Order: sequence, then structure tokens, then C-alpha cells
Amino acid sequence: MGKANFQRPKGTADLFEENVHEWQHIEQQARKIFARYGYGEIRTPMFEAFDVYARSAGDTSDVVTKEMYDFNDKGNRHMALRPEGTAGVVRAYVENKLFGPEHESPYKIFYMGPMFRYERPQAGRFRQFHQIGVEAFGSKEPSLDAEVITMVVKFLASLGLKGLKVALNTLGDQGSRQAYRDALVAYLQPHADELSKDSQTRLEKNPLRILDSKDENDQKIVADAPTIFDYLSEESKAHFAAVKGYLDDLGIDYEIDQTMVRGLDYYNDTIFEVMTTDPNLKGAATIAGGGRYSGLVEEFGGPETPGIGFGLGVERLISLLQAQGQAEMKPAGLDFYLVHIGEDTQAKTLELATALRDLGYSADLDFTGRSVKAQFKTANRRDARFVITLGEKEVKTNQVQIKDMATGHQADLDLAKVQDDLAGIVKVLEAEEE
RNA sequence: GCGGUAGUGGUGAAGUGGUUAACACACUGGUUUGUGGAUCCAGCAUGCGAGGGUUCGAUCCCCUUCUACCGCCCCA
Repeated sequence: MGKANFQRPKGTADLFEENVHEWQHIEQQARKIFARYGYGEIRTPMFEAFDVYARSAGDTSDVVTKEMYDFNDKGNRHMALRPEGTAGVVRAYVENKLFGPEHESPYKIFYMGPMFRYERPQAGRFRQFHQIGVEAFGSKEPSLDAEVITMVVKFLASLGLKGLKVALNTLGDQGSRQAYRDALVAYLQPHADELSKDSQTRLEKNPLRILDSKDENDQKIVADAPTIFDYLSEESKAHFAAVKGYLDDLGIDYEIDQTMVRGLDYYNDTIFEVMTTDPNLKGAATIAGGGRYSGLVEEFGGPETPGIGFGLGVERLISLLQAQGQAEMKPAGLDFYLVHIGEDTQAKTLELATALRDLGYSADLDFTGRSVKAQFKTANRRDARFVITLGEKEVKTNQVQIKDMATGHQADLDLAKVQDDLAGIVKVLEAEEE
């Protein structure tokens, strides 16, 4: 293990080889599908002024009070590594006046990259983790809610995931939410003594959280609590009904979950989560979470603009993919592996490899002076389609051997005419495979 | 931030207060020297997360620390 001081920071990961392939696949899939829905990419800084996050998340939220990875820079500015994507995107939206008339509305964008939270690592929870997220600004239309939800579902489906469910709820508008909150507190207050310790503090800080408490007794008490649906304004009711209607039309399955709430204050109306029912990820069942919000753009000095978005945890997504055996982790096999014998062949071999690469093939060779047998073993391990052998003899005659690793058949290849010959020879060898 | 479990080579792991730390996989080399995926042979931890202590002696006992994992808070 070596020196203890050179360990990677707590809660971070090094990704390489197979792991990277799955990441690339996911990111590529996201770009492809989001583009179909008209979402362009936005890249914002990985850190912002501390206040950007404090302002958007609410000063008392856990994210701000205990999870922020913050620091003072050399100019004594209070900065923070981004704990989530929305705040930075909203800041950029306002700062670049993307609400201006020359830009599309709704303004639809996605982002992907690392996020940071100073907390104790655990299953599906890291100090540096990655999110793929989406935001759409400037439309209150419920059809946009439906589009966003549909897009996540389609994206996840494209990765071959199974056992997912979309949980849907509404928080109502500001007024509905406040009225409901009061009603909930009024209902719970008489039971305060019976509530779990955690829920007693939640009663003060964030009563809605009690709804999804894990404590059994809390759940019993909550079972008879009033629901948000009793307090929705007509407008919020209509909005939610419309979202459900669109999702039904689109054939997207969802479940209404009245106990689902949000950690951040700015959400209202539609909220949703995509969760897995896979028991392996019980502690990190939520793969993606999002919803509609209002007031954020104003908070950053822009015009009143509604928004909707979601964030998706890539690490969680990957553990789920792996649990389901869906992770595609085989690297692509090599087209050509060049075996060379003798020291004088190195130059010629490198030359041939370069020529093959210029022709668009993948090709590799040995750089450690190993035996022919060893080189063939490597070719095999690299899943090479063809092996080309160069020895003293071949260099002299300019005729090399090309071997089809699947069949063992060999043919001669004229080095002087690689470009013209190759395709023909490959065709012949392939024919012999029949 | 709180509580719990663990930490042996590239990997999975066995193991004991006392000369050479099992076994398997992987890897490297060889099996007549220019040909792979099989078999067989050989090699592969001066070291048991790090630091300190107890002891004649510690990988195995004690303390501290780091890290990972599990649960809570919270969340992706």
C-alpha cells in the first residue's frame, strides 16, 4: 500500500479501464437522447461563491449547514465546490441573460460533471460524485413536466435498466404548500411526544420530512395525517392533473407517492424521483430526482421565470447497472496486433502500425521486446482480429504474414501495397471463416 | 455529525505470539530456440493499512490514526 499520505481523498474514486467504458457509454447515451429532445449542453464552473448555493438552497438546509465543501481562496473569497448543479446553472442563465428574446424559450439545457458534498461516504454516497442534470426555463406548461420525466425514463431505458419506478407527487404552489405545512404541524403537534427523536426536530425544521420517516411508529402516525391534495389550489390541482394526463398519453408508468418530499426549499408543484426496487441499493434507491421550481431565477436577479429539472446520480446508476448485470465493460477488441521478431524490425513495425491507424484501424504492438509466443498471447488477450508478423525475412521481402485469429488461417500481405491489398486479404480470410 | 464491522501480494483469500505467511486466479518465463487461446513446470508478499506501545519476540495483544463498508441524519 505504500505511504499512507498518498491515498486518494476520502469519498473519491479513481476510474480506469472497464469502469471508464461504462461511464463513457452512459454519458454518450445521455448526450444523444437529450439532443433529440432539444437540450443543449452547458458547462459551468465546479465552484462558485458560497452564497450562490447558500442562497438557492436555503440557509438552514443540511446541504448548506453541514455538507458544503467550502473554503476561502487566497483573495479571501468564500467559495464552495458545487454540491448540486441547479444553482450554478441558474446563476449562469441570469448572468448571461439567457432569458433574452434572442434565446429559445423554454431554454432547455443539460449538464454533467462532478459534484461535491462533505459527508460520510456510504453506499451510493460520495464526497465527489457525478450528476447528469437537466434544466428548462421559461415555461409553466405541464406538458414540459411530462417531457422532462419522459426523457429521464427513456434515457434510463436506453441503458437497459429494469425494475425502475417513477414516483410522482406535487407540492402545490407556495400558498398551497404553506397551508399544508401549517395543517400538518397542527395535526402532528398533539402527537409530538410519540414521534421519534429525529422527527421531533423535523417538526421544527422541516415537518414535511416526517412524511417519509423510516421510523415505523412515525409512519403509523403519519398514515392519518392530512395530505397535500386537500390543500392544493385550483391551479395546482389542474397542473398536476394535466401532467398525469400527458404521462398517461405517453405511456409512462408512474406511482403517486404522497410521502415524497424535497430537501431544497425552491421546489413547488410537480416533483418526481426515479427509484429502483432493487434490494441491493436500498440505501441509495433514488437514481434521479427533480421537479418544478419557482423563484430561483429572481433570487439571482433575473426576471420571474419558472423552471423544471432533475439531477441523476451517475454512481448510483452504475451500481444499479452492475447489480443487474447490464454494465457493458468490455473494451473493443483490436483490429490488428503486430508481432515483430528481432531488434531491426521495430522501426518497420511501428511504421506499419501507424499506416494501419491512418487507414482507420486500431493497431498495437509490443514495446518490451518479448518473445513471439508472448506477443501472440497478448494479441489473444487484446482480442485482436488479425495478427501481422514481421521478422528479418519479412522486412527484406516486404511480404508479411497476416493471420486471422479466429480461424488460424494465414495469408501474405505485400507491405508496399498495404492500402490496396488489405481489404482484399481481409475479405478472403473472412470468407474462410464460413 | 453519531453508532457499528473490517483492513494480509495485482485480485480473491487461509493463517499463527516464535526459523521459509497456505491455496487459487492473474501475471512473467519455459515446455527444442518465429506463432495464440489447452496441459505441465517454474517464478511471483524482507511483508500482513499507517504510527506508537506491551513482549526476549508480533501480522496475530493494546492504543491512536487513516481508509472502506453498513445503519442514522440527509441525499444523487
